[in-house]
Amino acid sequence: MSSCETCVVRNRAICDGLDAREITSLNAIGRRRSVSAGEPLIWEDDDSLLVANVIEGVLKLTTSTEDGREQIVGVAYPSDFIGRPFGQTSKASVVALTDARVCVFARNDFDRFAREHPGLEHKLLERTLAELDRTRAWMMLLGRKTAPEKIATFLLEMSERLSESDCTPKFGPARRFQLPFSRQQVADVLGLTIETVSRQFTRLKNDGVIELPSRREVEIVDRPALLALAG
Amino acid sequence: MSSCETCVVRNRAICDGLDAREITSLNAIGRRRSVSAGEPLIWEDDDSLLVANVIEGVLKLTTSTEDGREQIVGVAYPSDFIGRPFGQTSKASVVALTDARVCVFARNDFDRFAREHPGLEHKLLERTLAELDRTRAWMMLLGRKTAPEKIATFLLEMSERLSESDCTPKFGPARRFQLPFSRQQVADVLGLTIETVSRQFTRLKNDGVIELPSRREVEIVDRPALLALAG
DNA sequence: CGGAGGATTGAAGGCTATCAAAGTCCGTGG
DNA sequence: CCACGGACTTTGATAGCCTTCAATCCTCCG
Repeated sequence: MSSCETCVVRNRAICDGLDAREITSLNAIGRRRSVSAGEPLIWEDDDSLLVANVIEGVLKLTTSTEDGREQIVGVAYPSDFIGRPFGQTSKASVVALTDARVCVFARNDFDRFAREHPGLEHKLLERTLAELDRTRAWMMLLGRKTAPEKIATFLLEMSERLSESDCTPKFGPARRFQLPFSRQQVADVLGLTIETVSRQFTRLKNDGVIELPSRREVEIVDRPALLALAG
Repeated sequence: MSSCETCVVRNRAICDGLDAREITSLNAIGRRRSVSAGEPLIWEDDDSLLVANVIEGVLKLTTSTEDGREQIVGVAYPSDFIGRPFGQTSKASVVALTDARVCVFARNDFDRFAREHPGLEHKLLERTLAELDRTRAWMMLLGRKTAPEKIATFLLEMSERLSESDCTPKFGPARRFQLPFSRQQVADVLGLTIETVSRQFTRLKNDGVIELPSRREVEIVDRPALLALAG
């Protein structure tokens, strides 16, 4: 039931490449867990005793200042790896944005297993390097882009990530999709305020670049225009 | 001469843990290279056919928009690893901030060597995870902190990183240090303009929090005040 | 129908960018 | 030794983008 063999992310997550016997022993130390939208998986500053693979759903990774300002520093989609193996504890909270299912491991168990399975460590390394690239691209956005550019870049990235994460064969970026973020959360991703996000959305709508069928839905009407705006 | 045995970062870089025979074969595929201040090591959008270990000096990792805005997305100190192994090419330029010495590898050679040496891949993984943590903390700074907070955070980070990178036994953060950045480069790290950086520096000086003996030197007079300002 | 949370819209203000000019440092050459 | 030139930095004035504060409006559910 909760076995890796039936796992939908089996050949996309870091478990890809493990043989049957290895999968069995990995299965032994992990367990499935459901997280409902809004529910935390890991608290900031807790000892991060968990690591996990995302099976289904979207989760946010956030850091906060003492006075309550929040910044979303990462978003985890199906097959993504969550948590901080190997000794250090990272100062980030993980909260589900949608109902989600994850495959969790005690960090110690995972560390030990990983060290014994270089193939898995290699997958994790590739994934971490890719995440670092994405994060650095996001630094450029946060440090140097204007609000309209941020919003355009965000919408384009969403349309790509969300079409990857469902299992349909890739038809390229999605034209229409459901945002896993509230307006406030979009603001927390982009380093803006909720009001600015809202204004930019309506401006794009009025300019005929996007449609907003409902609060959480976006349809990209004029992709070239978005690309031009993205800077 | 150019051998790993005499390398000053030998037991801090990812090569740590390799035995004599492994070091010999790693030595065979790498070579030392000097880079003078201002000289590029890797260009944005080139195929990044190199990876490298920093032996001495400080280098910046940057991305730019088409219209010339620049953001520094990472800073590499001695023993840090530079470049993007495993297939992908990352869109970042690497330029030396000070005269530097690095140990470079053709990416293909390095990839092959790494896959055959899980211990080295593990070191690289730990390093990459740590860098991702640091980068995420920096996203918070870029997205949510004010100019005074950015400057204070920056100075504190500098005083820590620069005291680590020299080989003196750790006496904690440096009270006085030499900035490897020009004012413009500080601005590119923090997502500010050069004028704002300059104004914040003089404000801190006038408030008695720091001294500025010369353009590139900083002395932290009132560390608690800086910590309070860092947010 | 009515309430609550989220989203939108509006008005005003502040922080940082932009534009512009003066000042400083440092190497070069007279 | 000093004058000169150029790059970098500092300082000042102004403008503009985004935030802040506030009110209204949806939309979903009880």
